[in-house]
Amino acid sequence: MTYDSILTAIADPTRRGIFEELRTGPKSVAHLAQTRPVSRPAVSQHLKILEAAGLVSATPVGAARHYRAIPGGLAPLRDYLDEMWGDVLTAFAKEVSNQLEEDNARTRDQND
Amino acid sequence: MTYDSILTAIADPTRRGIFEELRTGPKSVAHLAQTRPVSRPAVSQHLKILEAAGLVSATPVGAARHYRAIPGGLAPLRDYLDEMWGDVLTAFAKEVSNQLEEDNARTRDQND
DNA sequence: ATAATTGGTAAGTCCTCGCTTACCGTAAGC
DNA sequence: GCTTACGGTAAGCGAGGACTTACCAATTAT
Repeated sequence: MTYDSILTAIADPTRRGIFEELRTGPKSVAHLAQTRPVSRPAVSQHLKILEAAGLVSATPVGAARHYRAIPGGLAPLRDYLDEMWGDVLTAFAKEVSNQLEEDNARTRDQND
Repeated sequence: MTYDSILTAIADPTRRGIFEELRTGPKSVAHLAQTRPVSRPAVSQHLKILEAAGLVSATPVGAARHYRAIPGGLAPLRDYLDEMWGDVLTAFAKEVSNQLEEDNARTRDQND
């Protein structure tokens, strides 16, 4: 839900790998564990965290569960990045204009 | 530089807090440590990681060093998120169209 | 009904990493 | 000169987290 749970969820390489593999379509837990150098319980634990972060969801298919990536699950993190990006840019712009003003004042004083 | 170094850099709450405080303008290490419940060396270590990730840069001002957020430092992570987002959406769309086709085939069979 | 497959949970281990204190170099001020 | 403030590095400690094996519930197949 919140952007920092998403952040910690995809910061781990194994977990990010699982999420990336889920990006192409639904996969079972067993399949995800086979293509990865970790045990099946480890994958299960990672999926639990990814699900809590709102990045994946599961649909029961018989005894199996198919996990899929949720479209727009990354939205909160994206919004956070955009906000940060904007703030940094405006602060930078203000700093530059202040610097120019300072330089102008200095050259004015020199000419006086 | 790479998106996963950025990811691990801002995944830590303390480090993200420092980066967020730097977003409004340059600050000294001492100032960053004062407004935070950690020691000055801890802040120094965090700044080193943030700098290695290309998120902040330092300019010497006498004995002090002023750290600032780099505009566009988040770009690699943003690009990665955009790519993931797109892939998830296209996979989802394809899945939906496949589902519709299947349903059509089923109702066709019923009517025959 | 029994056996086999799928997957989540529990308990425990190991190692990474965030923090501390201590120390050293460097620049400004008395 | 000497002292004081700023900041980076080293060494060591402790908590958290990513794994493992063992176990259990549920569904499918023989």
